[in-house]
Amino acid sequence: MPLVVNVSRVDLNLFVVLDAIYTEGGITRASERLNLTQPAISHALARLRELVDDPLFVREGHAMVPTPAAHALIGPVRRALKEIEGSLNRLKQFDPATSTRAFRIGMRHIVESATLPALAQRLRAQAPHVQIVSAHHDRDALHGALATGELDAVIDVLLPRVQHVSYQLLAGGRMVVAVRAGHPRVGDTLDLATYLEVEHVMTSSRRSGPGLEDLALQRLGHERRVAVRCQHHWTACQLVASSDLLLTMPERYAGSANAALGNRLLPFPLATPANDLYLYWHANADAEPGNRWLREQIRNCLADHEPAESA
DNA sequence: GCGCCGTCTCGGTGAAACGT
DNA sequence: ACGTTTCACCGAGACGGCGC
Repeated sequence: MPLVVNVSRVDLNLFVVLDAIYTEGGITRASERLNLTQPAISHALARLRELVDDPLFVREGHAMVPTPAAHALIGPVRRALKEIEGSLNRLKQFDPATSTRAFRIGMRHIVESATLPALAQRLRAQAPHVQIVSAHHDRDALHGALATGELDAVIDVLLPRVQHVSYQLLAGGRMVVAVRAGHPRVGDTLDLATYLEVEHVMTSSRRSGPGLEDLALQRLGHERRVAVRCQHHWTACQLVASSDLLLTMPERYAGSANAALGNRLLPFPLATPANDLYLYWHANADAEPGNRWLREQIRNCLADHEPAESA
């Protein structure tokens, strides 16, 4: 036997044979159990013997009696076989009521704050034992994170097409402008001229570069003045409440924070740039029951919490 | 890169030999 | 008599070489 066994060179069926001989106490009965001929089991035992450099079973009358090496192997072998069998069964079926699986969902903080509370509540209601992990994801490493199982799904805006990554539109999105109560320049409506005259706060995880609303303005030859750039919408909403800055943000995230701060929400004064949300997952997980269930819950949750059409 | 072909390896079978 | 091991053979799949 080599000093170090390379498992890639080992026929794992041999351990099924080991278990069958150990259980049945004979090669003939093991062959019947595995629906193979008796010589096939005998050959498999010979290969096992060569692998572990031990007879494993010695004949005593009409019985095959396990050696100490077989006794030492059978426990780990049975545990491993049971683990593999369990994993294969889990791939074929997913039971929310009993599953203890951890679901890892990639989302930006803004998506998390608007989506996770309701989503977690929905998931926990149907699957009380699952663990939900929300994690920041690198958009450039989307495929790797989904392919390796680091993430089960990702919720984000429209991203460049990636091979082997499936995606689906979750919810359409409009933009609104948050403005403080009593703003000296902005009344009940907001026209484009006023929008361009007043200074803005914008949120972005990047240090520079335009937002969706800037791209929409640029297409019409306009440019707004961004006085403050910050990373979190909550911070920006607080800035709006304590200054004359305007904040343009997706409607789906705008409600609760601005309401709590007393800010008003007005329609964005242009044909709204798309702020649609998409669900991403690896194509290999298309038919995987647990992943399908998760995607269904995310879709239903986003559909239930879509902002109502404004007049 | 792809398909075809020959060769090799491995695990299966049936039959016979062997051991208890 | 019964069960295990060994032998000869077969088929499937892997692999390498070759031509296109």
